[in-house]
Amino acid sequence: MESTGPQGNPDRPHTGRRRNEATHQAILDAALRLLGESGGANITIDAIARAAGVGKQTVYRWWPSKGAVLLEALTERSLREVPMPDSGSLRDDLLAVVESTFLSTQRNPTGPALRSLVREAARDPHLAELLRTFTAQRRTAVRELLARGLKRGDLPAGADLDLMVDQFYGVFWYRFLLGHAPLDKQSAERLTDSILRAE
Amino acid sequence: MESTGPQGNPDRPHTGRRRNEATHQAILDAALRLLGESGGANITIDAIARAAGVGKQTVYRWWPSKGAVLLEALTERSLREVPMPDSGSLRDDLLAVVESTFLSTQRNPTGPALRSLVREAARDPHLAELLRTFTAQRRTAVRELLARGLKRGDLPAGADLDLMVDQFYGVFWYRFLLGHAPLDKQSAERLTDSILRAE
Amino acid sequence: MESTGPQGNPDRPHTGRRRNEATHQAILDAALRLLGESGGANITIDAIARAAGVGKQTVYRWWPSKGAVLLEALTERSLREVPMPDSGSLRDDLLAVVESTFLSTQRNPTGPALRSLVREAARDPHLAELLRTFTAQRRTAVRELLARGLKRGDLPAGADLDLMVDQFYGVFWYRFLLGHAPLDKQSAERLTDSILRAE
Amino acid sequence: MESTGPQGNPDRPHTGRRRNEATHQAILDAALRLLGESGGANITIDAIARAAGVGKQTVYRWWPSKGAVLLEALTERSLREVPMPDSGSLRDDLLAVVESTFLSTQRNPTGPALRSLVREAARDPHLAELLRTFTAQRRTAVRELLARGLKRGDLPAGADLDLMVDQFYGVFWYRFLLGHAPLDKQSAERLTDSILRAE
DNA sequence: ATTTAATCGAGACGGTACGTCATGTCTTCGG
DNA sequence: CCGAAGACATGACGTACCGTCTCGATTAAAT
Repeated sequence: MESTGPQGNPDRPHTGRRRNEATHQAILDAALRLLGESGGANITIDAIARAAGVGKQTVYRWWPSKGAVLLEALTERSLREVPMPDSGSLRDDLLAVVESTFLSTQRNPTGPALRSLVREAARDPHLAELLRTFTAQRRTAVRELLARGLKRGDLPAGADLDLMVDQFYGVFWYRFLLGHAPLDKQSAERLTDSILRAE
Repeated sequence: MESTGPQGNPDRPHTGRRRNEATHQAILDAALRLLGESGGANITIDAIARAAGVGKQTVYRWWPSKGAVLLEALTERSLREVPMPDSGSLRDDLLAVVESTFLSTQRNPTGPALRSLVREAARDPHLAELLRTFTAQRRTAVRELLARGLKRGDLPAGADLDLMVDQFYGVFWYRFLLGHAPLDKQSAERLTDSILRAE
Repeated sequence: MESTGPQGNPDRPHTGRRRNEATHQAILDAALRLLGESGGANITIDAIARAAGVGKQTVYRWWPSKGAVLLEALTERSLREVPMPDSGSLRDDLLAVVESTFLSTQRNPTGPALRSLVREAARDPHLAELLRTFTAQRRTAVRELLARGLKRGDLPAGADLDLMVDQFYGVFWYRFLLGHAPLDKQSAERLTDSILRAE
Repeated sequence: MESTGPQGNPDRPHTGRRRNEATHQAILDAALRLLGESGGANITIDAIARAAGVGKQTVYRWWPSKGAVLLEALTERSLREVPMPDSGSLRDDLLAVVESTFLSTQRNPTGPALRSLVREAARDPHLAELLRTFTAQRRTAVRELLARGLKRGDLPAGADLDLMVDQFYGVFWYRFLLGHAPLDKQSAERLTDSILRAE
């Protein structure tokens, strides 16, 4: 999720000019802005570099692929917004996650940017892998939320937590990417109750 | 879903050489083969044409976009395999659909080809639209299956059929594309029961 | 000296769209214009293509290197102007060649273009080879001019024709590229007489 | 021709570390080695710095351009070898210069290095100017050699000394750079006699 | 049988983006 | 201050595909 540029030889402290953090941020800012603005259009490295007032090489130096830039841009800024609550009530916790996940896509630039990100991942194996890691983290977090509920007895003993997690994220992504059904408060509530009722 | 080439002037019966069906099939064959073989690599129109021993223009003459070729190739061959049964038992019907959908991805070249198709759809708006239509048809079919169950009283009156459909296809695509969980008989059964229990 | 694009299989007459001659000429025109205008600045393939209203690939399709374009542009247009006369008088013939060679560099865009060409040849081995061939042809032509004089008895029997040729072209290029001495009518006459007197 | 780095404030004796002569030499050595070894390939500042075990900035601190390094490298080592004799015999003197000039190109790394130098000069205006100055010095030296002969009456009164000089260096560079004729003892003698005979 | 027109394989064309390379300037740190 | 290491903005490079277009040859219905 983080830019992973050149690693100096650990034996030698470091030599040469250090990474310019302002440049780093300018690139992420530009990437996020373009992700949000691009109405489906492709985002080119050239465009990011130009928008950031940066040379292309500087982008390539620090990120292995265009997708890695986009993903870091998104996670740094927009995807922090999903909390992982622990209120004591399973339904409240799950609903909070589902609802904030659903509603985060309504905001700019998160929604369009996320869509662009998935589009990029489709042709960038590197980004695909990063995205896989990112979603796995989310699944794990929700699974733990459910596990707490199971421990408290809010779920039947044999509940298939993985399936519950996938029902949440499956419906989310399916609807988000196809856009055939809304991702609003009401549908969040319905989905939450459906998942809890199923087990 | 079908190739929709030039339409002659309806006032005039027809003149000129007719479409070569062998060529048509050769293109679809080549497209499907490449879809299945491409381990993530991009599929170019050039490559399809060359593999089919055909000029690029011949492809463009009959399909509006690369994606249309790929989608027709897939639907002609591989995606026929999902039945829409009507046995009288809601669970049996739904399970049959879920199971055949899950298992169809285990076969070659359906699985890899479907993955490639989605990848292509991510950057081809035309194909994305076709894929949206295709998935809508599937959703409608499954919804009708559920509606029959509702009518028979196998589901509670207020059941949210659309959500049930999306839980099925959401989980399916989510797992299919990320590959973090199996799509086998057992998971089909669990998903089916979970969906039916939820309402 | 000529663009040597793809050669079709000689067994097969030809297939596919033919080379667009207008495009061909547009590229040569643009190249010559840029050669003449560039006051020492580098000429890029991009610039030639843009000036010709042509895609870069079209340039690369027909010429193996940037230099080949430039050389063909020059030879097609400017370097034709040096005649190889045969008047019966050795001095008249040689003087005509020396003078027209000297004066051709005073014209636009020949002079600047020729200088740019040599500059490009210094870093483009391909062009260097082409230039070597071009100069060899010129040397051969002048050598034959001198050989005719030798046959007529206008030169002593043991005259070193190759040295005479090199004295001409050596002085020409040396002065042309360094620019420390003029290349005018008077210096042409002096050089001619000096060469003839030497043998 | 000499490295002309920062000039300390003359009011103050000197402060800080002095220029490291070993580094200076290492850069010149590396430059000369690369000049000789590069079979036509470009020489980059990076390459010189790396070969000398030196930072790029150290090179830029002491020389205004890549060409200046190369020229200093060559003049420090290889180009000293051409003497400007004064034996009293015009032919002997001129022959000595011509011969030593010709033969110096047979040695390593002088020949290849000189060729590389000219190649670099073609795209480095700075080096081109330095080279112009260098060649002008050579021309002046030879011209003075000839002027002595003229004074002694070894040449006719109206002899065009500049032309004679250019015939020497013109033939030399022309043959050296094109490589179509040898630069050996015999051709040195022929050229010398031809030049002297011409006036 | 001739005309007419659409098909076919082949491939040239104007574009856009790619990822790499070299340039010359700048910054950082240890000596 | 000096020297190494290396980040930085710039801009050209040659390649890959895109979707359109043009070619000559082929094929088949309409005349």
